[in-house]
This record gives sequence, structure tokens and C-alpha cells, in this order.
Amino acid sequence: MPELPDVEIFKQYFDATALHQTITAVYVGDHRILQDLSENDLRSYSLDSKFESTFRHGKNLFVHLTSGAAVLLHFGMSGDLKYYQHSDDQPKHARVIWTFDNGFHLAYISIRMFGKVAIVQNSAAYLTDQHLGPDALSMDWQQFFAIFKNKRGMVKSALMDQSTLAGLGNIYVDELLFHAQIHPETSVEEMNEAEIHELFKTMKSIINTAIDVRVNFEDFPDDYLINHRDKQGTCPICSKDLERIQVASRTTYYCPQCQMKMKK
DNA sequence: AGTACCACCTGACGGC
DNA sequence: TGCCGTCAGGTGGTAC
Repeated sequence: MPELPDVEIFKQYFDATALHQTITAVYVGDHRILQDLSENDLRSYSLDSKFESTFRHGKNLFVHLTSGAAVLLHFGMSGDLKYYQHSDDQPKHARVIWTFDNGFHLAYISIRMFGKVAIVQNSAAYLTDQHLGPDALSMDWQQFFAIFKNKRGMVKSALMDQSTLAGLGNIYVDELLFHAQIHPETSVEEMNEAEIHELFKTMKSIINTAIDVRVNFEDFPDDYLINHRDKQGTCPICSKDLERIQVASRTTYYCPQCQMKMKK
């Protein structure tokens, strides 16, 4: 699930539920999810502290604690959050659970264990250390063009590379290339400024749309690719059968008629 | 710098 | 019903 729009919705959910309450307990359901962090350390950072504010960069969600440090949540391929009151509602794959003084709990869920929970002292330094590029939603055109005018390789690989820009994954890269009518294997160095600008505009548009519909698949506009990603899928615009190929080792859907721009 | 693999995990689904 | 292969929206490492 979680690419930038999903994580933005997690942030909004977190802000609406789990801030400003004293943490009274921390439960770790599977310590493998903790990165360079012991269960005891997570507990001592959390207990008697409060979640104060959240900050998202790409697919990373930082939650600042009143104790000073921040909890970093990364959701991998199957992460989620759930705020609930009764233990009957505890989700099956809750890997970390924070309990608050109002009796509610916040569960960090990860089915496939690909996510991570860490403690970071300085989120800006963490982004630098991890070599993360600028956030795809907040970056401006000057930044985007400065990066892409010097990039080489396939456009899909470039957009997926978190050190180039942070936040896009397989689903939304396919979606934006579809709307920009650019073939996923197009070489970035073959694209002119107008095409790169189209890429930028479309990227902003599809991220904002996904956030507006709160990533509910059924609420995406009819001309979006997202609900047609299957082997029998047809193009929502021209009805031609979609192509399914591997690009940068990832399953890629595109319309061979609408996405003609291709130079290898 | 870019790409092609492999690995990390669990669960859902289709075929037999 | 059960077993098995395949696939899944992420990331990190290694080798070329």
C-alpha cells in the first residue's frame, strides 16, 4: 500500500487521533521491526512522553515526542495504523502498540515485516544520512528540473529512486506516466524541458488527487489507471488492452496506444 | 551512474 | 480440502 499519498493519509490519521496524550505503555509484538533500537529504549523514549507533532518526507513519517526525539515510521509494503480503544479491536499484525492515558491504543501494523520503527534524534540529519531526495509533493519545478535535466536512464527508474526524489512508488509512477502519456522505458536524457514539465505537473496532480480521495480506490476518477491494474486490464481512455511488462524489475502496466513516447 | 539480481517476510489466490 | 507455485504498491546489498 504505502506510497506518498498513503503516508500522507496516515499522517492525517495520526494527527486526528494520537497526539497530545501521555503514553502509559509500549508493547512490541515483533522486535524485528525495530531498527537499531531495543524494546527497552523505545519504551524509555516513549513512556510519560506525548506525541507532539508529525512530519512526513516521502514515505517516511516522523512523530516528534515531547521527550525530544522522534519516532520514525516506515510502512514498507503492508504497513498501516489503527487507533482503537478495546483490546478486542487489536489488529492481528500489530508490531508496536502505544497505549495512552485515555485508554486508547495506537497500533503500528506491518503484515510482511518490511517496514521499520526507529528513533531518530534529528529528522533532517536522518534524511541526509539516508540520501533521500526532496519530497515529491513539496518540491518545486526548479528543483525538479535541476534534477531531471542531468538524469540518465529509464524515466520509471528515475521516478522510483528515493534518492532522486522521495515518495513515489510503483503504483503512482505508472499512474503519472499514463497521464503524462510517456512510455515507462523512455530515457530521461531524451526528454526535453516541455516533457519534463509535463511530468512534473502530472506528478503533482496525481498525488493531490490520491490524497483528495483519501486513497480509496473506488473514488479515483474514472480515467485513472489504478483500478485497471490486472492481466485483463484495458485502458480507461482508449479501451485498448494494457501491456504488462517488467521495468526496473517491477511489474509495470501501461497503454501501448496512449503512451507512445518511447526512446530507448 | 544505472541496471539486474537476490534477499528480506507473510498472505492471498489460482491450478491441480 | 490441501498442497504448491506465483504474486504483491518497498528497500538494501552486491556485482557488473
